[in-house]
Amino acid sequence: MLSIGEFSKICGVSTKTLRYYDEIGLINPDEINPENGYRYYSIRQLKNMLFINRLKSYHFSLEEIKAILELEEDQSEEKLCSTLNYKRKEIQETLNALEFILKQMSSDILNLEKGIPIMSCLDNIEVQLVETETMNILYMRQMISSDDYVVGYGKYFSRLFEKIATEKLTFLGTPMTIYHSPEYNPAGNDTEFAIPIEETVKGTRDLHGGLCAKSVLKGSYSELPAVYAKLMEWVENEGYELVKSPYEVYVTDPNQATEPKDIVTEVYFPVKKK
Amino acid sequence: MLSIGEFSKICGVSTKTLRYYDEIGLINPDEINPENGYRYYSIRQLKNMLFINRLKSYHFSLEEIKAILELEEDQSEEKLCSTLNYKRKEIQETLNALEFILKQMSSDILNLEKGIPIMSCLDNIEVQLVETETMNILYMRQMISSDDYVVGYGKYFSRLFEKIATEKLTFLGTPMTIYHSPEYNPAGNDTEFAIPIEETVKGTRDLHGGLCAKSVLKGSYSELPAVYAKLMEWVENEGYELVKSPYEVYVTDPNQATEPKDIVTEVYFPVKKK
DNA sequence: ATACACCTTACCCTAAGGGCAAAGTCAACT
DNA sequence: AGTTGACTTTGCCCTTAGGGTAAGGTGTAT
Repeated sequence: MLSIGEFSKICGVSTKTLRYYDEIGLINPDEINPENGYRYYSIRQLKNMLFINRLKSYHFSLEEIKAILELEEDQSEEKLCSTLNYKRKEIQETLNALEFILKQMSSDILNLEKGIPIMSCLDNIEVQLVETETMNILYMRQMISSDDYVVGYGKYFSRLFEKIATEKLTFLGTPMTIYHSPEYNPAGNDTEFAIPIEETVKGTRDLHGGLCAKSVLKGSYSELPAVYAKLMEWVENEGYELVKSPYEVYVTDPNQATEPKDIVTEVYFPVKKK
Repeated sequence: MLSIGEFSKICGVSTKTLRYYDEIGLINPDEINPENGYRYYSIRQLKNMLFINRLKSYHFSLEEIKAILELEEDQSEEKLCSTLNYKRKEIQETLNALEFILKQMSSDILNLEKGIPIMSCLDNIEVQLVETETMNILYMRQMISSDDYVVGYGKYFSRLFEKIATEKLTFLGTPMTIYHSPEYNPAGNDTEFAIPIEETVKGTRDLHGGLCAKSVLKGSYSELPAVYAKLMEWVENEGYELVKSPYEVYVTDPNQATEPKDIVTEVYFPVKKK
């Protein structure tokens, strides 16, 4: 049996951590002296602790690790395999995200060295005033979090397209989303997925036309906030005000685009003169 | 002026976050109605907020971002550039670390599919009982955290080598570290860097020989905990006990190794029969 | 017997907000 | 003018994975 200090030294885990793991039931010492409460770990538990550290290095949370340890025995292998595979996919995604931001950082640094400030990209966004016409749209309105946006895009638009197909409707434009939430909430925003169609059926409504400030984004959706900011700036500077929910029209299918540049998105801010 | 909800919607930042940023002074609303405390943000602040989000996406902490925003104006560009470069290096390192764990995960998954449990690598570690001889070592003893270990290795051993060179001493072996801490502490462990030399001068001492359990690791230092666990297991099973601080001998220079396999490390556990 | 190394629990702290509640305020609609 | 509902305010507790420190109990070597 090893005292907590000995066990700590061999495993490379602090005694504080070991006490915490005992508290949350991740790894309980094999023996506790009932008189003084001293913890004693068995040699067998060294392997266990190393396994926990391995899983921790794979970015599993302690809760996930506990779940893995508890499914031990009967079908543990299979379950562990699929869990590992899933986590590997997640890590691959964070890795891709890191590569993306590395590219963006490098581009920002290059610009800075040329004396171009980082947020100057805002100045290159063009805004125009347009008059839109009233459209009949087939819609679905949902609370959806920005994290699930990519999934939602696929899910809700494919449902709408399915309806169009089964009911033999005629679509008159590309998919769009209307943002109704009065403020941004990471947990979920009141989002309307819509496609303009010809027929007036159940599940359609009028999207009223009118004066709009409009901007066209050719690039990744991650640049949308900049477009929104630019539009808002324009609206204020020109003496207008936002009167209804802004909306985006997805002119191209992002799944078909090979380069970010090929993604075309129109952003509309319905406005009126102040 | 925009209310907090409007500002939130345009920027894609929750009102809760905006209030928090106000509290910590990261971005304060341009105007606060003194009667009711309502926050109002200017259009100008949109760009600011987007900049903050950009820096956040680069994994800067809010504290770091605040520092960046405060150095604004005079030499901001230069400072920002170097800060970004430093952060880029950090991100590159996390990316490399992720690639490493992806490889390890894949290997673990492959093994699992073959029915080989993940921690079975422990079983392949061999332990032998040896009798070491007393050595005269030139040493430096330091509290050093495991994070700084790579740096420490370079720093302290190069100091020892420097001393050997300037005082024209004769070294009799490769570098080694002796771990004196009774337990593992991430903040710092009592670590002795040493090199065996022939001459007895100031700064040398005897490392007493004796019975040792010994294991040789050919691979990355990240596998050391497994070696420690195996050694401990062996020591207990064979009826020995650890009587002094364990130590590692770095047979090869890790900077010269191209592959992890080329790194050879001997681990010694001084023991005696119970 | 004493010193000191080791162990225990208990309490507070971290970063970046999320969730919820109670209460105040604003704008729009009767 | 009054009411409703939408919007805002502050305040408090919660999250992960432990770190730091204190006060007090215990083990072992000298």
